[in-house]
Amino acid sequence: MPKTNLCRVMEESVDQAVEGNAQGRIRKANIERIMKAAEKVFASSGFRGSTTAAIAAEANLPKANIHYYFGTKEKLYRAVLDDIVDLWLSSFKGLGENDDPAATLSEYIRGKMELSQRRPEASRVFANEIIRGAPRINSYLSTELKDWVEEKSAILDKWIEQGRMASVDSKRLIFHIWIMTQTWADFEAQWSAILGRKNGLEPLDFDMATNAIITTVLRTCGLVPLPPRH
Amino acid sequence: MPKTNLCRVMEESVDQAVEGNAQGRIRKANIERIMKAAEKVFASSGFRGSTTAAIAAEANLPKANIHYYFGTKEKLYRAVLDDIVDLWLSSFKGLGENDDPAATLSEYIRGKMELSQRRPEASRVFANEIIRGAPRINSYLSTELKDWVEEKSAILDKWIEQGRMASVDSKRLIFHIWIMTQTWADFEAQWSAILGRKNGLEPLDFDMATNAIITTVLRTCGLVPLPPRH
DNA sequence: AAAAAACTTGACCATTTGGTCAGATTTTGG
DNA sequence: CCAAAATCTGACCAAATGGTCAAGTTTTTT
Repeated sequence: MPKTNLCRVMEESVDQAVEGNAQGRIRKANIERIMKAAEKVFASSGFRGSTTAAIAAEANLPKANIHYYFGTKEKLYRAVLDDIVDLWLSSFKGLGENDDPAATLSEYIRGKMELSQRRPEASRVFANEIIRGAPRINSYLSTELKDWVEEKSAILDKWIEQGRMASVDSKRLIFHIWIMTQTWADFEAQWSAILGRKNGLEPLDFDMATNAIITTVLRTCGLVPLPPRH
Repeated sequence: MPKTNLCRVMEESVDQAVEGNAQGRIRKANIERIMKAAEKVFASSGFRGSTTAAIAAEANLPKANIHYYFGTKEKLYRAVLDDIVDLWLSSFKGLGENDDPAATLSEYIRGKMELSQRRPEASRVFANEIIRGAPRINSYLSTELKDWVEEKSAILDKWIEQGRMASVDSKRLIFHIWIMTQTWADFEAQWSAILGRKNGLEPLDFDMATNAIITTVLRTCGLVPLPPRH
């Protein structure tokens, strides 16, 4: 009864975060394996450029097996996207709980950079979807993510109001923090070519980028003394 | 003699900037028309996702006509990419001629933002290529662009040395200026969804972004007084 | 105006690729 | 241990797509 199975996969991917559903061992392991392979392939070839055959090869499984678990390439792609959206949302929780502006912002930037370093493929799949016009995640962008931004920019605005940081355009600041951090995953090819890293960016590169971004943001917010000159 | 024609197209696309080569009127007009259509389609569907049929439809020409002028989809794509690289390089000239750090940086940012606003599709095609790992433009990145960055970051470093601006990581600053400006083209779908712009970003949005970026960069470089607080 | 060159295009083809399926094998529940 | 459920997979198929071509039409050249 393949159809039934299919549906189950989809439903579970939705409330996957809820808990270890009553998936069989084999099912669970294979789904994870396939999604991992798919994320990699989608990141490097885009949706249309990725073939189910290539995903199957990456996962070391016959192609029919991919279709057994996910039905269509589109459904597999959406499952991968959903997974990434969850990851994003969880990384968003952070900002604003700590009450110290400088520490809060620094910590948030560090968290985002760690994500870029740890899951660059996820970032690229997401970036690709947005460049294409975000046809599949528009509702997520204009509801959850929009709300999150409004909530967090309100916190920044409050801090500004209270004179605890300099006046800034809080929403654009958030946007710019996002892309400065994500670009180190998305555009790694460009930065490593320019920096002459023949084997991709090194951990040190991520550290330097993190420091540069924190410096930029804290100075923008007037949270560090006027930068010294020679 | 289609083959011969093909070669000619390719050569001319290379030294296209040189001048109005001895192309026939019809040829010139059609090539321009096809490339314009192709840029749009490639931007919204990526290389693999774009079909020559879709490009033909966008250009209002029969598909065979596209192949008559460009031979293969790959060659058409490279022609479009080359064009974009030229555009990029020309936008790079600017930085550093003016001798005032604040004015120079502001002007550079304004120029980049204008490009994002005027040619968003070009930016997206380029971004897409880089996310995919830049297979076709690696040599450009690691030669011309690398040299440009080294030259310009040296200017910034000199200014820092002379105490004319605060100490910053000059290369990362350049990288971050690039992405902050380009993201307003590349990720337009995301920003407009979050900002609740149902019909895409408006001119005012670009102005606000420009100001936000200039503020960030000048504060980072200590080129404006310590930002005031309430 | 006639020949040559350039351009146009409908019809066609080979390959790629997403997806199906039926029969075989393995795992699981009782 | 056995039947039912789940999993596996090679072989296949239909549709989409990049690319070709030959027979025309238009433009340019002389």
